[in-house]
Amino acid sequence: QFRATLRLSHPDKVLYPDRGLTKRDIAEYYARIAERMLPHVVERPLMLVRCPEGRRKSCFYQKHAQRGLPEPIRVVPIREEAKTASYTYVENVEGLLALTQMGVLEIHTWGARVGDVEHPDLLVFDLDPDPEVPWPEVTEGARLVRDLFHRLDLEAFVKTTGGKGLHVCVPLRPRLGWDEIKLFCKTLAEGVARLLPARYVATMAKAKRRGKIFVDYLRNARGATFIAPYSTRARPGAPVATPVFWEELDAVRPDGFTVENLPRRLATLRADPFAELAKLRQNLTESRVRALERALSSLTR
DNA sequence: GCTTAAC
DNA sequence: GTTAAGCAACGCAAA
DNA sequence: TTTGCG
Ligand SMILES: [Mn+2]
Ligand SMILES: [Mn+2]
Repeated sequence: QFRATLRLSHPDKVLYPDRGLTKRDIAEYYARIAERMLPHVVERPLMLVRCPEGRRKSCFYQKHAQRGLPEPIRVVPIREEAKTASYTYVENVEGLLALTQMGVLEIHTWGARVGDVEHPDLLVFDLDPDPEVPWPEVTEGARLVRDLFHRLDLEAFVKTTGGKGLHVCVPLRPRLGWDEIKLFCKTLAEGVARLLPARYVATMAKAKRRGKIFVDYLRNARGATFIAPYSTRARPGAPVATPVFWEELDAVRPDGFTVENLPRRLATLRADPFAELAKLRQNLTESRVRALERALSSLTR
């Protein structure tokens, strides 16, 4: 089924007790979806959620490389506030399988590639609904963000997170730096919140979020990460983050696609919802940045 | 799951 | 030899 | 400066 180069220890260890899914099952899942997943993951610095004893036991976050990682997990030095640290990244299916061997159940990525870490090539607007927000309001929020990008002549894409929300994703040529990108995203998120303050908030503080959707623009800050398309989640039911077509958004649930049912979806789906995301070469030009202000004020009034 | 420090 | 701890002491914004 | 957050 997959490459013989991987040595998978304890293949029968159960990582998702509620579904009876084993380490081998997860490896087979990644081998199956690798071709779809890799374009969005390769060469991006990673942040990993590891659960070597299964998702119900103690899991931990890991953003720095450790000694003695399998060779398919590459290492790149990246400057931090206080020091320079080693970050991991992968470039092929062997890398995904090596992550599985290390007990990784969630793969989060930077919005930039290792060859140019100072210039993001992917924006993500993370819509985080408070538990009592009805799902149709979340999908409506995603379409509102897409509409704003359409007004700038930019294409946007959407994926489920495997949790409770959605990610609206916008590929860009890596031109602007993190400070400019973050300011743009903050402007957009705060604009949405000002447009419909009863429904959206742009501030992280939990208390301000009750009954609303947090438009989390801070995924677009240097060093921040977001769940990768097709990554498994360390949650009940083994959900996976899944790209969807805008047309099917109302028919899906944020945690509806799983390790067990995603291969069936892949086999029956006519096309790849993220095919264009990987190909498009869009620029966030100065005129588009200015156009955002105009689009927001025209909607507000 | 693997490294490193401590018994 | 065996056991135990660390692995988001990162970066940001709000209070 | 501390705390909360992802
Ligand atoms: Mn989210
Ligand atoms: Mn979030």
